[in-house]
Amino acid sequence: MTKLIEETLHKRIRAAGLRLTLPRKAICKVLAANEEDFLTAAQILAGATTEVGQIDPSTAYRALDDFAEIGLVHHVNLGSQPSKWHLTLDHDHQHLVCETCGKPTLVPSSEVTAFFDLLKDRFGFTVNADHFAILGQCESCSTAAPHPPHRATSAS
Amino acid sequence: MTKLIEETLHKRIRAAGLRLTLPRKAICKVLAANEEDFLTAAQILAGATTEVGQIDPSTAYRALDDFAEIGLVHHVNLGSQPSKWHLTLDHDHQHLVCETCGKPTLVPSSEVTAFFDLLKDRFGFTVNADHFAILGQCESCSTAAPHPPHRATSAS
DNA sequence: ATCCGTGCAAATACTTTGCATTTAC
DNA sequence: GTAAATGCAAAGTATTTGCACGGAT
Repeated sequence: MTKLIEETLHKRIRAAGLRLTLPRKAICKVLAANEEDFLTAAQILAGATTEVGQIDPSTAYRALDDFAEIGLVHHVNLGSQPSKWHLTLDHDHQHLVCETCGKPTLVPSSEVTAFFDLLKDRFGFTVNADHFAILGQCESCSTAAPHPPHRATSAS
Repeated sequence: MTKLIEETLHKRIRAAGLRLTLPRKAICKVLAANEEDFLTAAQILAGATTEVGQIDPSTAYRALDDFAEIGLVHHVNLGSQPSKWHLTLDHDHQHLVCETCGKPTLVPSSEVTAFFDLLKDRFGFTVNADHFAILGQCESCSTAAPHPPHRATSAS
């Protein structure tokens, strides 16, 4: 069903008045195939290059920026240097990103709205859920590693 | 009382077996004077340069890395390209960072522990509170700007 | 006296930009 | 046919590294 996602992306690109080129199709394919993941520009570029021939980095960056502008993807900075991109088709969950293995744990939005509401009511702060990702250790990594890279409880 | 903070930093640097040099003192001064803020390496460098004479960027980066290693500061990536640093002496609050004005809103840790516990219990995910910062709009910016740069409610 | 920290210069990683050519529409 | 997208090359920004000298302990 990643094929279905691709179709949706294609339609939204066309609907936004953007042109559906070969590099863009390849990028859509990579994004659709990694629906739940946060991918670096390098990963997306590598995947897209495998699909069709050579694609220039600048083309990938420009396409991803365009996609972000029409709300297809979000561009987020998690601890690491290279920023990451991920699809936004699924609007019903938030991400907890593991600092060890990089995998996102999905949390239904219903679980976090109470917390966001609290921040709004008590501190007047409106959370930008699009840029929301919490870093830490996922279940398997925290049981596997007795000494996580960073302490996990204290505040800053 | 930023003087007191400086003293504390100096002691912790010495206690960790690091040497207390002029550039490091200057950096401590800047950090202490901006206790609550998230500063870029460039801001810290500029401030430190004002204190004492010219300091090399590599020196600042190395000092900040050393400070992070002994737990004096945290190195975080918020949406923007240049990453930021902030003091960790105060361990009793979390940060909500405004994407418009950059100012952090401080939230007592007691307000968030329930949420962190929920993530742990329901999803087995241990939050790294050191790298915890939520992006959004602070109270004054959200009232001032009718159209915030990003939508603020939906999830991703 | 020792060895850690510094400055300098060069290198690297990631991303952006200008411009001529190509291509989707 | 026309405007938008691409590829290339070059520049830009943020950060890191190697090495010889200088200064803190």
